[in-house]
Amino acid sequence: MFSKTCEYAIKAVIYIAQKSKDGVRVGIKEIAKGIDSPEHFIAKILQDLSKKGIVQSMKGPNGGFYLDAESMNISLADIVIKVDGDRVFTACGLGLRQCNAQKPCPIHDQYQEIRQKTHDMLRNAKIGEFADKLERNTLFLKR
Amino acid sequence: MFSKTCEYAIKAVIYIAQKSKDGVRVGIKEIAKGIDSPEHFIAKILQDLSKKGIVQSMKGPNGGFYLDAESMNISLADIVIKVDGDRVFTACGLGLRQCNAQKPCPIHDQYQEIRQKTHDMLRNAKIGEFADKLERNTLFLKR
DNA sequence: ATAATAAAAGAGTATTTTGTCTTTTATTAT
DNA sequence: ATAATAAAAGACAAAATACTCTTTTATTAT
Repeated sequence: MFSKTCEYAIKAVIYIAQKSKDGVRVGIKEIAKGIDSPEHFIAKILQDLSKKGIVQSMKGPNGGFYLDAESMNISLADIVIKVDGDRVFTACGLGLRQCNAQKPCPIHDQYQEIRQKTHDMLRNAKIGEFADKLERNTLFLKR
Repeated sequence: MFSKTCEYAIKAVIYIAQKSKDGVRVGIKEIAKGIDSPEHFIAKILQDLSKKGIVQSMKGPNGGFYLDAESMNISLADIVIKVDGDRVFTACGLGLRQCNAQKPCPIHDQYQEIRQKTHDMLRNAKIGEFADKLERNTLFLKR
């Protein structure tokens, strides 16, 4: 479904969101442990997300990653698009470059529905809502 | 969604199915052209599908790939499982090894539904039905 | 000012997936 | 029997993805 990069990205942003609600910035090492990802790899990913404005960061002591009010309202769809592009929401299930109602691939209609559902799910999933659930231990980011 | 290998596999089997209904065996070159895939790559894939009983083949002049009556009734789900495994139907959307109602990832519930829909779609999609549609030009395997 | 901290940047390695090329084996028609 | 045909097999190459390591830069507390 998603690339590993994107999986880590989603988990990291949710993890950071929870910490941000507590008002603290969080370092790479803690994030890596918190979401069970390779440390240097998630560092690279977060650098990228930071450039793209999905997360915020600050260097130096007491520095680390955090989310501002605006970032708290982004959806998982926003993250997916920044990392993997819109492929998941638009691409043909069998890899045809042109696949539409006029020239459909064998699974065109049904897969379109699945893509739609996927898109809806990710658009409606806002980062903020997960932070609470994570704190309450009703959702998990590793294992 | 699927690996390239799996995309080619699905397309090739449908292509062969259509030819088999016409009672002819079909060679690698024609298949590669018919589904717009690298010739040697689809050859490998079909060797594998042949071993696994999804397609049948015969060497020599007038040889080529074909589907027997039994193979005509397999579903796309059967092909996907033989090629990509059951990952698409079972794996966690965020790559957690253990993800269930007790310890759910952030998108557990919604993604489970999507997986279910995907599984249903592929289980109900029998090879035979596509052969007709392909002949009638109401579905396409390339471009 | 200086040392400590932590992200940013850059270069590199490993693994997996995708695709290519060559040789061998089986089958058929002559 | 022989030549032609076509899949099977094996080794290889390229590209993409996943991951690692080292150096630099910005910030803060002392």
